[in-house]
Parts: sequence; C-alpha cells; structure tokens
Amino acid sequence: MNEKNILNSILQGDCIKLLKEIPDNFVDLIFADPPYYMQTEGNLLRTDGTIFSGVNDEWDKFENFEHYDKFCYEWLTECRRILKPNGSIWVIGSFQNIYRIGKIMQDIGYWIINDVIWAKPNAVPNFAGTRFQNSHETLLWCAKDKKSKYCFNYKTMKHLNSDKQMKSVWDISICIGNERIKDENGNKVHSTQKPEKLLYNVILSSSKKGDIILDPFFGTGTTGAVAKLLSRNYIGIERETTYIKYAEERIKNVQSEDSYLVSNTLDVKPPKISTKQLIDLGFLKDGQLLYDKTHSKSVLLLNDGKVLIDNEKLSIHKASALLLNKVNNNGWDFFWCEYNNEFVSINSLRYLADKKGGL
Amino acid sequence: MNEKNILNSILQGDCIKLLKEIPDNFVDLIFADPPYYMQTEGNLLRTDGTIFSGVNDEWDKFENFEHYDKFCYEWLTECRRILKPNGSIWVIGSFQNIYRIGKIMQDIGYWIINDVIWAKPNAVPNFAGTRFQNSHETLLWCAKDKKSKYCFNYKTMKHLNSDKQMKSVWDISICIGNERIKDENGNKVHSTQKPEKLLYNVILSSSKKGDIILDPFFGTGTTGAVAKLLSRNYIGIERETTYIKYAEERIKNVQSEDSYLVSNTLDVKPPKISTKQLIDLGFLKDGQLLYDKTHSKSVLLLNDGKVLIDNEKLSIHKASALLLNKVNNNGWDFFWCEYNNEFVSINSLRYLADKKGGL
DNA sequence: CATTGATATGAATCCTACG
DNA sequence: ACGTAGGATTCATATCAAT
Repeated sequence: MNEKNILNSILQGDCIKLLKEIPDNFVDLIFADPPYYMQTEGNLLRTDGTIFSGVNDEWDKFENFEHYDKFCYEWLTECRRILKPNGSIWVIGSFQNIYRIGKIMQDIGYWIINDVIWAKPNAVPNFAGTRFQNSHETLLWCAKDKKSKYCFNYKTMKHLNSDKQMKSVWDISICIGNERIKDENGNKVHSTQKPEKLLYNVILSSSKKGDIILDPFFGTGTTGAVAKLLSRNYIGIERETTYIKYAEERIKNVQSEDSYLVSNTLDVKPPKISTKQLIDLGFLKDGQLLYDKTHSKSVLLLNDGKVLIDNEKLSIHKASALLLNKVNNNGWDFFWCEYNNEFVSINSLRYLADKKGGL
Repeated sequence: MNEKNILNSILQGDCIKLLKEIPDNFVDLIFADPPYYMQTEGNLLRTDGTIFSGVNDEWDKFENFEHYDKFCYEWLTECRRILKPNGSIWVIGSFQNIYRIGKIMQDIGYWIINDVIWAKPNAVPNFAGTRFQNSHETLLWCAKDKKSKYCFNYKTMKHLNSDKQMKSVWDISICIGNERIKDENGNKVHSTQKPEKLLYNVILSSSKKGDIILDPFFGTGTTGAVAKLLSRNYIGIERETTYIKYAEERIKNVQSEDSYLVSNTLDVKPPKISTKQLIDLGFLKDGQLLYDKTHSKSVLLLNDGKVLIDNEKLSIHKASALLLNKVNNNGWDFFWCEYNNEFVSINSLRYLADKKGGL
C-alpha cells in the first residue's frame, strides 16, 4: 500500500482486511462507528399505525455475541497497531454493544481517557411506554496505552463551552434536516448518519491541524467531511459502493476553514524561553520591577531570572503563587512589566523574542 | 437463614458468602453499587495545594481486571439466582468498571432494559485539564432474562417529568450538604455515598409498594432509607461495622410517606371489566349512545358490547381509532356517556362497577 | 410575509393474557 | 410454543400546506 496515496481517500472493501494493509504507527486519531448489533425483531409501530424505520441493514446482523466479540476484537486490535504511540481512538456505541466494546478495549491494552455521553434532545421516543426513552449514545475515548501522551486541546474545548471546562456529557441534536443525506427519492441514504457537530467535537478536541484521521466504518463520510473542514487528513474504509459515492460528493463540496480553532491556537504551547534568557536577550533587565496586572504589587527581578519577594528568592511561578496564597500558579500570565513604554505581560515578551528569532 | 427475619435488616459480612445464603427467587429488585476499582495512584492536588479526597479505601483495591471480573461474575451470578423471575437489577458504575460489568451481565443472561446516565451538574472538575470533566456515572438496568415481565411504572415517572416520558439521562446533584453523612469530626463517613434522589428514581420506577429490595453493597444505607420512605422492604449486605452503625441510625429516622406516588396509583391497571359486563351489570344499556368527550360524535352500543359505526360493528377501541383516523386507540378513555344524569367516561364506570363489587 | 397547524420521522433490543 | 384478540402506547424538529 502506498502510504501517501491513501491520504484523503476512501478504501473500498472489507474493514479488517484493509486495516491489515495499513502500516504500524501510522495515524494520529481513529473514529469508529461500528455496527451496534441491535437485535431488533419485527416491526415497530407508532401509535398512528405507521412503521418506524430503524436499522434493518445486513451489515448490522451477527449470529450471536461470540461472533460480534470476535469481529470487534479483530478490528480493534488492528486499529491499535495502526495508531501512533501518542494517538487516540474514539468508538461510538449504544447499550446493545458498548459494554462488549469497552471490555475488549481494556483487555487489548487501550486506556480509557473518558467515556463521553452524547445526549440527544430529540431522540426517538419509546412508543410503547415499556422503558425509559433511550436518549443517548456512548463514546469511548481511549489512548493506545496508559503511558501515552495523547493530544487533548483543553483550552480550545473550554473556550467552546463558555469558558467552562467541557464535560463528559454533550448535548447534540441527531442528524436531521438538510444535513441528512437523502437519495433521489428523498429516502435517507444511511440509516445511522452521525451529526457533524459530534465529529467536530471529537476531531477538534483530540487532534492537531494536519493530523491523519482514520475511520474504519466510513459510511457517508461525516468523519471525512469534518476532517477536511478542520484541515486534517482522513482515511476512510467502507464496503458499500453507494455510501462511498455520496461520501465523495459530499466531501468534495466542503470548504476548509482557517481559524484559530482549526489551528488550536489556544492550546499551542508558548515558546520555551526562560526569564533568564529574556534578560540575556534584552527584553527584561536585571533589577527591574515586575507587577501584577493591576499594578498593585511588585517584585524585584534578579540577574538569574528569579525574583525577590519578602527577602526570598523564588521562581516567577512560586512568587505569584505566594502573592495569590496558592501553592502553584503560572507566573508567566501573572506578572506584567514596562516594555517600550507599554505595560505588557512577561509572557507576551516570550512570543516577541521567539518572533524576532533572537534565540 | 430465616426468610422473614432478614427483611429490613442489614446482614454483616462478606458479600458473596451472604448472598449464597439467600433463597432462590426471593427479591423483586436489586440495587448494587459495587467497588469501581478506580486504579488511582498518588494524591490529586488542587491548585490551592489541598488534597482532593477521593476513593482510597481498601475495599476498592483489586490485583487486576481478572480478579475484579471474577468477583463481579460471582456476585452478579448470585444476584440473578436470588432475583424473582420478573424482578430486575440496577448496577451503578463508572468508566473504570462499568464496561466489564455490562459485558459480564450480558454473558450471564441478564437482559439490558436501559442504560441510564446519571449526569451530575456539580461533578468534581478535572483539576489538571487533561481530559473532559468526568461528569456522569452509568447505571445498568437489567431484567433477569429477555422474556421477563419486569416492573416499570411508566406513568409515575412520566408524571414526575412534567408529563413527558422520562429519558435515559437523569440530571441529579451529587450527595452533599445535610444529606451527606459526616462523623463527629465532620469527615464524610463513606467516600461514595449516593444521592437519595437517585435511589428515589430507581425504586419508584421499577418496584411496587411492599416489594423486597436487596442491596449487596449497602454502605451507609441510602437504598434502605429510600426503600423505607417509599414503603418497600430492604435487605442490606455490608462488611464494615462503621457503615452499618450510621445506616441503622439513619434508617430509623426515616418516616414512610403515604402518597399516590408510593402506591404507584398512576400505574395501577384499571379493573378488567368489559363493555359486555357493564351492560349485564346495568351500568350501560344496549342501544344507548356513546359520545366522544366533546359530545360531537356518537356511536350506538350493541348488546354484545360492541358499537355500530358507519354500519360496521367494531370494538370500542377500533371504533375510537376510526374516529381519530388512527389504527389503534384506547376506547375506554375516548367514549363518554350519560349515567345518572352525569356525563362520564365509560372507563369511570369500570371503577364504579369494581367498587360496588357487582362482579 | 408571518403565523399556525398538520404531517413526517429518527441506531429501538417497544404488549399481554388467554386458549 | 404459537396464534389471536384485547388493550395501551410518542417527543422534538423539519417540512409544507393553509390562513
């Protein structure tokens, strides 16, 4: 398999067979929406007598749990091999299958980072009044192993959530309206198309611009469409010709965004430049005062980059924590100073130094 | 074991050993809050330097998944034996353990009715910003097997939810404030005490007044307290003397409610009396007219309890459906008639006939 | 054009007692 | 076990027709 040619393309054929052809440690992120093995029987009638058209596809039929487990064990094992050491994987499912999936993933060696609940405000009701309305699905987000340094764009997601850290429960509507792909007769092309907002959260939170994202159950290509939107690369695997046809047309029409969200600017680490280096480069001066943002407290900067406070020599971090009556704090955001007649944060001087290539 | 003496008491000792002593098909409902096997290491520090006091109890320690699985397989197997054929079981867990529990339950033969998400509006935040805030736990609600006629008080729960059918996602605050049991030093007695509102939903939805409820991990007795409140019987199993002491004191102080909720009045089936029987008993008369509630449409009642509409002889259900342009409908609620100079629903006549003991 | 109301539909383990 | 008849059940949203 040519490793470059498969980027941003859909491989047609059997999922496990094609996964086996992809090299080790190749992708940054995997999103998998496997068959749920729903085990429904007969028709479900609404109270008005119409038939509810749910999932009745051949691809969702298995003989029993044993066969389903074996299938999942195999594709999940291949996915783990393909995943880069610091990559991560999302798998979506419902109560019919997700407990089997989760147990298998833990056994294989995946490390669960979160289980995320997709809460649907407009889920299908329970027509017969026989149980609680099943109004959610579950996503498992896992690292390749416990030690892996997976990607999580914490600040980006916090920013998207009104500056509160994002929770493990996501309220997202099901895929309906214009977003739902229909054929020439107006029938839905895929019985389980996922909403783009769901993939938007998944991809934006756990990958970087330019990353490679694999979807082994590509369907009508929601993963590919959102990957392109967010300037990530995708690899799709899908068996059905019809799904592929609609997916390709759909992705072709997507325009890539270019925004601070796409680049995860909020989560990009600041340049690694120390206070000592800022002194050496002339952005700070030995003996000057550093202030808090309100200009009400000050400390003295020493020539080794530490600061003097209450006759103690401390790092900017410990000093700011002391002033805030905390144990730890980020001094880069706390301390401000005069620079070229402006009052700026010392953190901004790091970006300035980095930009000027003084290092 | 004396079967009557264990009602509304706490059995002290090893969970599996004590479960083995309980007879087959003995309880109506089980609520289980087993150890989660959290696998946490070291201390978690808040940014203010204080230590977050999570679960660090001996009872949550296991050597590995294999040991944990074996433990769960055993207590879940005993619970299934103890459950009445139409009984059901709730198990609560988090992502660390619930996937193992769910898979084991399916393998044993339990049939998942719902998985319910307990969404916590006031969950512990993620202090390190390394993942999504883990703001939910998962409950598995299962029948003894696929064919079992489990109890679900659909209308009661719908009533509690502003007359919309209750969803699989429940917003409930974690157990804090006065509800949280503290020792004489003000420290929490149990590290994972569950909120009573959670047990209230569990017990009210899936049991009847007077039922027997078993909790094999009784802790400080939330299940017992809510069972007593709702006039159900409980059996607790707990190893720790301290927990038992607080649980007994707590339950002693609970006053049983007596309300239509406790009795699940909304879900009590109406008396099984047919229209034919109502005619025979004199509550309805052959040849009289039945109307819709607005008195705008009428059908003729025949001597066999069926009605005449458009020259067709139909059951009250099919006739009402026809008038509503539906396939099925409940005729008892649809049709009204004159009775003792009052305009009443024919359903109310069933209750009247039942009350008068005419049958 | 704005508003109202009828209709359609979505990953669903969707009835029960009796003969 | 299986068929049959009786009886009990739906929420949010999009679309489109009607006013």
